[in-house]
Order: sequence, then structure tokens, then C-alpha cells
Amino acid sequence: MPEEKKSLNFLEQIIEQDIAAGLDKNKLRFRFPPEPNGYLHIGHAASICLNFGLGLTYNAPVNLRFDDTNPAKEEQEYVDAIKHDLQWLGFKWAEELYSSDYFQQLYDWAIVLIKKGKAYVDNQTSEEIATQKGTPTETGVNGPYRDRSVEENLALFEKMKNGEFDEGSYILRAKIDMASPNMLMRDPIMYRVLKKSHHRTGTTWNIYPMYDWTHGESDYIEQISHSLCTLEFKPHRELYDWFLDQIYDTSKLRPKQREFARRNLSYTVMSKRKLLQLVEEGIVNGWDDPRMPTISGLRRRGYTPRSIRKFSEIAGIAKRDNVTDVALLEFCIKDDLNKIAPRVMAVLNPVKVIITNYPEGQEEWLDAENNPEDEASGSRKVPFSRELYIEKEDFREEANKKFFRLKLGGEVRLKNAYIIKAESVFKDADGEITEIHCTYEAASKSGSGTEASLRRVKGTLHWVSIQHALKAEVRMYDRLFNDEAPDSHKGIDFKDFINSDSLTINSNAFVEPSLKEAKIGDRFQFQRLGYFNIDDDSTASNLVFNRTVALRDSWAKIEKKTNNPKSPPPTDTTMTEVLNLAGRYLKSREENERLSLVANINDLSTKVTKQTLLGLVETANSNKEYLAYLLLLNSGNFSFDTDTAIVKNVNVFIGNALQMKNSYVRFQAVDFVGKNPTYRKEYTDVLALMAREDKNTHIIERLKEF
RNA sequence: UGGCCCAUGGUGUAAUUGGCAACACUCCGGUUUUUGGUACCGUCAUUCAAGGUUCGAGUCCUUGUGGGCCAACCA
Repeated sequence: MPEEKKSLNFLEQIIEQDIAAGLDKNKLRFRFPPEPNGYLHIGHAASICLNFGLGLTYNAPVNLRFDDTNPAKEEQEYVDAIKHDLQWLGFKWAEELYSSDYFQQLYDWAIVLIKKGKAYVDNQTSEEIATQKGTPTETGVNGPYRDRSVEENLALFEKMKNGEFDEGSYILRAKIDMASPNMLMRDPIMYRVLKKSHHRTGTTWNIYPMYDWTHGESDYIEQISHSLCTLEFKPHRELYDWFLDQIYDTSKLRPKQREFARRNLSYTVMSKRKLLQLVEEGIVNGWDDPRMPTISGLRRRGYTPRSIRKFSEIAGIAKRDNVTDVALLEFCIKDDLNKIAPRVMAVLNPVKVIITNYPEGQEEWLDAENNPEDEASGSRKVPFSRELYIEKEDFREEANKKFFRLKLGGEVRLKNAYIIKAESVFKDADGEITEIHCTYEAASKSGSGTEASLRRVKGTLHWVSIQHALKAEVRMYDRLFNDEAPDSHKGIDFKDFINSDSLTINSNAFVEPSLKEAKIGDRFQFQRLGYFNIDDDSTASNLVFNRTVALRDSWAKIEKKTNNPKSPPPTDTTMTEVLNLAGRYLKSREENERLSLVANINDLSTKVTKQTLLGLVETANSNKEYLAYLLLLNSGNFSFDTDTAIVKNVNVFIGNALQMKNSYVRFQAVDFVGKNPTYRKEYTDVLALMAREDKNTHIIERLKEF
């Protein structure tokens, strides 16, 4: 079999190098170390798939280790949920372990450090300690207790352990270097007093070890060969190694920490803290709300474990910050469900169709394929009768050629059934269509093989027989946020980007009767609509479906295009040119080049009308667009002082621009405010904040000018 | 006394370690289709910049530029 060569990610390359350098393959061992203080999310899935994937490829054990060193935040509930999610994802850990298993060993090693003069007890306030620690740019200074005697340290540490001190009063610190350029090396805390009951060790301990003191030593105890964590732990590596140096026995394997970039998803947030906020403030209905990026949320939404593993695999792993398009995740679930989900018919927005030439009281059970992608899935029977529901959107009294659906005088195929023709409509007093009267062609029955059945008509519609259909509730989910990266805007709360339409409940949907037997969690494709699964809330008398993801909808695109043929407004050539120049500006790192680009844009600005620009400003959606419009605004060819309506419009735009990540954009926004004092009062707060906190010196300089 | 990390299409990752910039998603266009689904085909980057080393640079060196992380008794 021709082995396809797969490129290795940088971590696999490191492992390969280690093996080449003499590391015994059998000593390879990994771990997944969650803190049980929240639910796992799709970002964790990346780490899980990475570690367990490595375990699989190298046939190495992978431990599940709960990093439970902070009883204030950790709970058994989370431990159970994490284990459940991991199992659901399809992974098997070698051993279930807890950092708390090592509390005694860690304590003993701490005594060793004290005896070696490498650790001391400090009893200053946290404020005093913070001050002595310095800042990233200023070195720290030694505290007054740094040179306590070993005996005194031993005695105090013993008292800490015995609960003789209050929380916050005493800590044990490593004695390293208060002048280190790495803040973490400035005598980091190893133990703090915490009189909390721990979910596993109860009240045995009055002191608890900190992450840094715990993690590397735990890896060492478990003989983890490669301890993989996310990028923000990079500065911890020096400390990780320092702690290991203190207790390392050269006959044993020495673990190695390496860092990779955490996986972010567009249109959502990924930090546990923010997800907790959504739950606690009732913005979502719990950790497993189908809109949440948690594993439990995705599960309830109808995602398959395979689709999540696939997503992690194709998204890959690297060291740069990223925001992965949620479309990639959606592709993975659609791809999986397309192969496995049985097709059924459901009408979400019903309108009644009467087949006038179909005998009253008659019914037929027609053959319907369960899944055209899977021969083995077989077929089922669906009932047909004189009165049916179809989707309201599938009928128009009149429509152009592009509308492949039912229109008066037009023909359409009912999926798995007959060709029908719309003859007339009946409406209520409001003009709402209540009934569509159609005739059917008896010889056109699907699969009958007759000439009429082989006739091709342009459209095929799904439908349900009214007397046989089951009523159901369908929950339609949309993205939780309107913004690609809701937590990336300086000074704006991520919750300001909540999509108020992220959940629409439809309690008037009808599904074919075969769904009577469906169980919670079962997944289906509602033909022509999307993938749906049965929600946990579903009962025999009240079927509840979640929309996992919609099918690709080419018709929606066509319709949008015909409605407003030039939906991206700036199709005129001047604007495209300006946008190109702005794009080059963003890429350019040459002052001169940027100046000439600005000059070009200034020239072009004479060809842009104020009205166009004001329209565009509202649609700005990327660095390039923001920059382009700002440069136009700053060209001096437009004035904005007079009309208050205009001021308002531009205000919003400038407000956003001031908070953009790209400093060119922010600079131009500041420049605009500088040139147009009218706007200044609107942003006094933001500008003051920027003057203090913005990292870009050009912006600070510009701000000083006014 | 600041340190460290990162930079390849709209997005996410590759590039046999110095040798024709590849794969997937998205977008756009098309073919097939009893799902406007699926499948299939096609278009879209001179790799942040400048300079250097080299027959040859995304890859090495220098200098810039931009982004990120670090000042919790959190992990």
C-alpha cells in the first residue's frame, strides 16, 4: 500500500527529533490536564485531539490529569462533565489522575527546597509583594523576609500547613531572582493558605500549591515526556525547568514543556470566564446550550464526535494566533451528516395544498430513499393524500424563470410522489394564501418507470400529508455573536455583540410520521432544509428538534443577488482602486511607500462623493475598508461639521475605528478626531484611555497634539 | 532591564529542512442532480518590508514594521 506522506506539525517534528536524539519511543507519554472549573469547549478539543492523537500515532499512553490545586473554583460536577465529554469524543485515557494525588509529595519537595535555601516564607501583604515585584520594564527588589533562616522557614511553613495562619497572611515563595527580566522568576509563590474544602482531599490541607510548582513536578511524577500547553505559558517554561532542576533525578525521564497556539473560532468567545458569564447572566440556557462552543453544547446541537475530531485535524496546530472561520466547523459537521443522516421530510412554515383530482379519503404509502449517499440505509414508506403541506416559500403566484418552485400554472415534482400543477389560490381577508389548489398527474408517480414519471420538471419540493403529519417544535439556531471576534475590541464588552436572533423557536412545524420512533439525539436531514437532531427536551407528545446546521442554500444567494444586484455597494472603479491602495498600505512597512499611497488616495478622493462615502462608512467591516474610508475622510476634501445627521453617522464609524486592533486604522481615526474637533467630545473617554494604554507610540504622539 | 513568541491568499494549515508556494474551507463562476443538497470542474498569493548570503531564499543573516504574551495568594 502506498503510504501517503503526511507532513508533521511542529510538535511531531520535535518528538521525531527527540527520538532521533536517543529518546526511547516506549518512554513517550502525554497528558491532558484540565482544571475542573468549567466545561470543555472546542478549543480544548484541539488540545485533546492533539495529545490523544499523539498517543495514538506513537502508541503511547495519555493520562487524564485534573489540575485541581485551587479548591475555591473547582467542583466534582466539572470533573464528571469533563470525563463524559472526553469519552463522548471517543478518547480513552491511560490513567485518571489528579494533581491533588501529589499534595504530599509536593509538600515534601517544598521542604527540600527550603532546606536548600531555595524557598522562603513571606508574610507581607499581597500589595507589598506586588510592589516589590516591579513591572515588566522595571526590575523588582528583594523583600525583607527573603533571608529568613532555614529553621524559621521550616517552622513557619509547618504552621501554614497546620492551619495556624489566616488566608492571605503567609505564603511560601521560591527564592530565584527578583531582577529577572521574566516576571515569573521574581520569587514566584509556591504555596498559599486556603482554608477551603477540596473536592477530593476535603479539609486535610490548609495550604495549596500553585500551578507552576505543581504542573512540572506532576509531569515528572507521571514521567510525561512532552507536556504540551498553550502559548501563554511560554514564559512559564523557564520556571517549569527551574523547579524541575531542584528535584530532578537524572536516572529518570525529564519532561519537556512545549507550547502551541490555542484554537479560536470566529463569531464566538472561548474563554471559560466569558462562557461562564453567558451562563450566569442567562444569556444562554446553560453550559450545554446548543449555541455554546462547549463540547456539551455542540453535542446537544447535533454535532458528531467524528466531526469535531475532523475539525481539529484539518484546522491543524501551529504557533501563531488565529481565528478559524466557523464555516470550517460547519463544513465538518455537514460533511459527516451528509453521509450518515437519514433524509426525512419536514415542513417548517406550512401552507395547505389540495390535490383536487386526488380522490378524497384515499392514501398511499410511497417509497422514499433513506439516504442517497448510503445504499445500505434502505428505504421507508411515506404517506400521501389529498391534503398536504408545503413550505410557504415554495409557492409564488407569479415568478420569473429562475424560481424553480411552484407558481400558478406551473409544474413541480413532489419528492418521491407526483408531478403537480398549481391551478388556483384561496386567500383570507388579509390576503394571506390559505390554500393552493393543484392537480396531479397520476402516471407520474416516482419510481413507477412510466414515461410520465421520467419526465423532468425543474423543481422538486418536500411535503407532508396533513392527516398523517406530526406536529413538532423546531429550534433554529444562529451564531451567538454578530462580530467575528467579539472579544478582540479594546474597550468594548464582548456582550455588546450578542446576536439577539440567535434562537428562534418554531412551534408550528410538521414532520413525516416515521419520526414518531425517533429518540433523543437522533440526527436527520430535513430535505432541502438542513440537519436537525432531537433535543433533550423532546417528549413523545412534544417533539423538539434543534437545527444543527442549514444546508447550503444557493437559492438564497440568487435571490439576494436579483433583489440588489450590486449588494457590495462599492463596485465603482474608483472605490476598488482606493481599497486596493489601502490594502497595500496595510502591508507596506515603508514610511515613504505609505506616504505615496496616501497621496494617491487623496487624488482619488476628488472622484468620490460625500454621499457615497457616508453610505460606505456604515458598511465598513475589515481593516482595509476602515483604513480606506478613514484615509478618504482625512483627505481634506470633505467637511462634516454642519449636518448633525452626518455627524451621527460618522460618529459610529469613528467609534469603531478607534477600537480596531490595527494601529494604522486607530491612528487614522485619531487623526480624524484631531482634524475635526466637533467629534472630540464624543470620545473623550476612549481617547483618554488610548492616551494611557495604547501601545503604539505614533498614536500616543498624535494624541499629545490635542 | 524589559524579556519572550509570532508573521505564507479572505480563513486555517503545508512546503521533502535552501530547489516549480501545496491542501482544505470560504467567496465567485460552471457541469451533473427527483434535495437550488451531495459530487465534479474552474478563477483568486510573486510568502510583512528593505538590505545581505547563494547558481537558487517562504526557509539562512541584518535592520525595520506589525501583532501577541508576561506585573492573580488563577490555571
